[in-house]
Amino acid sequence: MRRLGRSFFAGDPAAVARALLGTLLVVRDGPTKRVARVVETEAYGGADDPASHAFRGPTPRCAVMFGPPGVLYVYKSYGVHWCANVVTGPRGTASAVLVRAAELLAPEPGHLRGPGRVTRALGVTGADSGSDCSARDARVFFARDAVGLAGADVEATPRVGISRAVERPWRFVVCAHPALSRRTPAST
DNA sequence: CCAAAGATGTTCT
DNA sequence: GAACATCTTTGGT
Repeated sequence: MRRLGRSFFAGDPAAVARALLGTLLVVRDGPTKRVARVVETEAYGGADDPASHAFRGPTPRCAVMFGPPGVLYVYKSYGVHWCANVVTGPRGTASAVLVRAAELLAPEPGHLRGPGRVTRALGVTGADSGSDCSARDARVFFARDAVGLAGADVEATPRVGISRAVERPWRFVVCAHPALSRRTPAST
């Protein structure tokens, strides 16, 4: 199992979102470790993406998105749910990848269907926003193992839960995975 | 099983 | 004051 370094996150958000599928999201919590395999992600841009928090420039909330890649951006959605992103692209440009769904491996198996459930099960909160996933002592980090996608297919679909730039295929899923937050409509 | 709507409070205009 | 990168419950089929 090898941890992902900063260079992994330096590309454009769609490429990173695609590459994150099958990786492990790990949270160290003292002696215990929580691990989940990422099965659904979404890419968000900056000034070019009307659906992004960063579309209208930096604000106190989304300023992290303009910083260096590999840093967590955690925000509260609808006043209730924490949503975990990792910043992508070079410093100065805004972009990030949202982890929408994952398969929980430890401390016990489960399906984390939706971004709010991912953060709740792993214990990620706003306190983690701004922390560097690629740092040696990171509490939250990504890692690669031998299983990865296990040969599964990947599909790009429109993003979920947004009202602008709806048509961009910037949501990436592991096909037919039971932990997906939504079923993909059959296209015949 | 699927669709609709309420809860909830932070963020930005 | 309106919008919101969501989740749960309720009610209908």
